[in-house]
Amino acid sequence: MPKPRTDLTEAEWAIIKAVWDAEPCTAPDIREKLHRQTSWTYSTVRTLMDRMVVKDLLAAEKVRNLTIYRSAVTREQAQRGELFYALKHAFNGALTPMVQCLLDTGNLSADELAELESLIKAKKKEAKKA
Amino acid sequence: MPKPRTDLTEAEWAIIKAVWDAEPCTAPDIREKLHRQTSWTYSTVRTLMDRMVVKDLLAAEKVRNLTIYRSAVTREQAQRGELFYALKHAFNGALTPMVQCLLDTGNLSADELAELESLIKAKKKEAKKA
DNA sequence: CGCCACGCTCTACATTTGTAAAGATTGTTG
DNA sequence: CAACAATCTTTACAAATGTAGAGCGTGGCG
Repeated sequence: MPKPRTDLTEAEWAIIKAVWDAEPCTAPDIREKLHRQTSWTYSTVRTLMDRMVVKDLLAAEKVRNLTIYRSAVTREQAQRGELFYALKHAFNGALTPMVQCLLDTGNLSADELAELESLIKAKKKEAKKA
Repeated sequence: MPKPRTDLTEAEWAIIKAVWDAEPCTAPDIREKLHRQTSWTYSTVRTLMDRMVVKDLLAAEKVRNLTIYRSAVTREQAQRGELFYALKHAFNGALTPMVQCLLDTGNLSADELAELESLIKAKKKEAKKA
């Protein structure tokens, strides 16, 4: 297990999502993809990406005069990191209250509720087997 | 609705949890309560708390020579803020994958699963009624 | 061959966050 | 009143984050 030591800022989320969608990619690619939402300059995007390389969120490789970036954490790792941050700090690690809060605040449709229910059923079955 | 514009750092979580437990309270009180976990100095605690007042996370009131602090957001608001941060950024607002991730990663006991299931059942009933 | 577009490197600067020391106040107690 | 202890105020400073400009190289086009 490496370090799922993940906890991204808003800017970092924007970047890494774009990278997941486009990797391998260059900084200009990402600038382009985010252009609608952020209108960041090349410099900004580049700085953010380079800092993310230092943090091992992205990996960079030089090819000739180009710098090619790839993600260094999977979407799942990053998601878990964020979720656990919330779980740990806001809910002291207690899962049930967290789900409770989700249910109370999100306006879930009946369909969604049903979906969640079957997720749990599936999980139960799985647990039994193991 | 005020501004549930909440997104706390680790340090801020530590402080506000202590405040929820002790309010109304003073900075030395909080320093004391956190003493085990953090060994922050009075100055540190005080600075953090004052900054949180500026952000409307805490409220301060001067009584004589003392400064009395209270929380300005409820635990529920803060929890929701954190949860929504994760939901929005990590899961693009999609609830089901978020719960999925929770189920996949947390090692839930059979009891916990059952509890979640009944939470959902309750929610369904409630939705039907409304 | 000279120029241009594109991407690169370096540097900069304001704001926020983490952490704290130094010194001013003041209520209390001998 | 003098000394103390508990608080407060002010100031500081380093690291992280957000945002970007200025100038450099180079490969391709006219």
